Amino acid sequence: MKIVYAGANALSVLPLAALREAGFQICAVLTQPDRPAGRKGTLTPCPLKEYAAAEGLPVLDFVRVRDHVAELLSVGADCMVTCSYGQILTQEVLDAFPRGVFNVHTSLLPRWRGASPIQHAILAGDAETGVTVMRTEAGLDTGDMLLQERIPIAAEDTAGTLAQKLFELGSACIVRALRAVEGGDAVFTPQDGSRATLCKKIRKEDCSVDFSEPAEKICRLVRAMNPEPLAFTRLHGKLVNLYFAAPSEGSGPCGQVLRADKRGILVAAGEGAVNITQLQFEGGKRLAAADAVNGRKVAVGDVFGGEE
RNA sequence: CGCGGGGUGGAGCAGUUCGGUAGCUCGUCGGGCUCAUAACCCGAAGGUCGCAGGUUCGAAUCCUGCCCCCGCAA
Repeated sequence: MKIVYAGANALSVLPLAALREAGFQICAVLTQPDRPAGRKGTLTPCPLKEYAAAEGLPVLDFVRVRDHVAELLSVGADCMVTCSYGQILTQEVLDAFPRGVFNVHTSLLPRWRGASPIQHAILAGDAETGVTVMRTEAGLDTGDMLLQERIPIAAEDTAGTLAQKLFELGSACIVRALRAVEGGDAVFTPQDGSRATLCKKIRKEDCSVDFSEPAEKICRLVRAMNPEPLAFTRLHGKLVNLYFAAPSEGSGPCGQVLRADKRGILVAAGEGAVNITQLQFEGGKRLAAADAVNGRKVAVGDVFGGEE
């Protein structure tokens, strides 16, 4: 079975590599065009494109796939697999593949349809999440499901660690799913739309920490936004990104530092307290809490939050 | 030329405005106290102050050029 693989980010390389290893023929890699990145705005290819180029796979990087259906057809693929591709596929695009288009989605659909399922699973405090392989329809993650695998969300999981696990799981899933499709014994299960939840793309302003909220909730925000785009707050008018924080005991005015030593920076929350162990000040490097305390960037009595 | 912060012993920082002995909190090493300790006390080692040039009697500090790191925005 000849496949077009569509993706973009570093983790989307994993399922592609797994498919190749399993013997599937990849006749093209569809990905996003190079974008300006970094402070200098250097035009940068996405990780999947770099992988494809290094492996000698043909690359298609259309600004809008829907405008290039003819080129897709000319590839002569049987099906397409998408994984964090990032473009909405029109019916015309879907129809370009006789065996259909399949998507690897990192949630237990119909829960967390949309752009940021991993982050939302952590934010909501879900005990488990997983991977769903589904047939892609014109709707947003609404297609019939072919396969679903679940994994627990650990207390220390961040979006980063969880994404790694999910994409590894997804790699195994897509191989199994396509073998079933190939063998003609794939079973498709419709999603229960009434149980669907939707998540939008995360914006930086969604990551602002409100210390009047319970410590548990704040720590979920920190975990969900690590490694990107990072939960943040302010201290002495400066922006501070939070990398790691765990719920702890303690009480005091919301946002006030109750203790600051090598164990961490303990900040009072609405319920309980948040023990920050790794953070980064605007313009500075990522610091362990102990280092921030040594440099006297933070002291007991300081108040996080505040305005610019 | 998108906006901004920064580079000082192993770590995090102060010192730069206004040139004049390399400082703080840790860590490390040695010693002490203690039933014991991640706690406390005493002592020691450790720095081309990002790089290159310039000004000066004298530069971490002032001038010029360059390199590197980071936050925001894309």
